[in-house]
Amino acid sequence: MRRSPTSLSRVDPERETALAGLDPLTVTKLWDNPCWLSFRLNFVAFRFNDPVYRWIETRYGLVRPEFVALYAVGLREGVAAKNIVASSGLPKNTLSRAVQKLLQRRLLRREADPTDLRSYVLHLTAAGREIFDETMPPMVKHQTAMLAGLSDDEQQQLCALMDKLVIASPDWPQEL
Amino acid sequence: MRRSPTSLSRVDPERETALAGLDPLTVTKLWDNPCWLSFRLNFVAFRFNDPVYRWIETRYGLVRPEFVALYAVGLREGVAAKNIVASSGLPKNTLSRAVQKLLQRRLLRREADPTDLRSYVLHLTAAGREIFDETMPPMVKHQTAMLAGLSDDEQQQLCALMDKLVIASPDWPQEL
DNA sequence: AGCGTCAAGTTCCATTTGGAACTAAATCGG
DNA sequence: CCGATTTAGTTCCAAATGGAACTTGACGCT
Repeated sequence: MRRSPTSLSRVDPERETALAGLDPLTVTKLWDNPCWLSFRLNFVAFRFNDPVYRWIETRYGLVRPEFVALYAVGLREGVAAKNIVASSGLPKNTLSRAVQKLLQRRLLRREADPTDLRSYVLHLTAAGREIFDETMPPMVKHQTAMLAGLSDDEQQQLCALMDKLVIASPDWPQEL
Repeated sequence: MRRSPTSLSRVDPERETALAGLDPLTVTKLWDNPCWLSFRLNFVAFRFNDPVYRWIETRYGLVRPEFVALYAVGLREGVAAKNIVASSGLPKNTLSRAVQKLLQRRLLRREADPTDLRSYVLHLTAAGREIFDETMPPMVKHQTAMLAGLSDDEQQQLCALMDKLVIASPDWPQEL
């Protein structure tokens, strides 16, 4: 109940070096923590998100919810704000503001959804598409760098395992 | 460059059902997104964090940074605020406030660090330990539920792969 | 059709957040 | 061992956040 499954594996030299470079509490959270899954997920996700969002903000002046919205529309033209809310976990007023800002900056364009007059269909403008196209390669590059320590085979495995988790997710409890 | 590695695998019935239960944009982000890793990590992490923090807040009146601090001290007595900052990515003033609140509520106790007079060594009080001990089992239970879709073998694999990622993390770029 | 409930998006406002400046202590360099 | 730089933690305050109420439209149900 105390340690994570890998904490008992042989102590190899690589791990020793890694441990030395990390804060002792981080080491505890990663390898001596019953909730190893959540902490490792958060840790790796943070190491992806943090540089990306800092770069996007300084380079394009887009704060996190704004970029979330832009990226979402870039991936799937014609989504509505409600979809971005559902897929991001951000509150809907935060996203409403983000969309307003993007409309003001002419990075997004929206039109009434003829099938539901409460809703709007969102599209990237040429300027928005330009940012999307520019930001994607560095993000993919960063992802590649993060995965570089894994063999191709292991990368496939990780992808498949995360896939399986995600597919199982509708069965997980929403409340604790 | 457009799709994630698993997006092309055979479409099995389980996936079909999962896709039906998710917002279409979420499906795109998960399976038709060059940055599949980050989105899946964030997605799974969110599905862990969100119920946990909501429960902790309603049950114990502890907001997220407060519980982060309490949990950290519970895992490793005698840490300092700087360690919690380094291991959580939260800004240090937010953590300073969280610690103040926990001191006020007598869930944490602190004493000057004799080796560094700027720093304080943190400990759980009996009341703090009680919360830590009460919250751990439901969190582990939730983790178990989330992993239930994976075989024991697959759980080991996932643990090992995340382990490998974390160990490689010092080599990742801090800036994009 | 008419009424009650629900949903999309916005607005309001109290609370939280986090960058930057600050204090006090440690550490480094000569 | 003295000044210059760094670090732990706190304080200040402008800005972001997010719950709740609101507006307008959709969707039951009878």
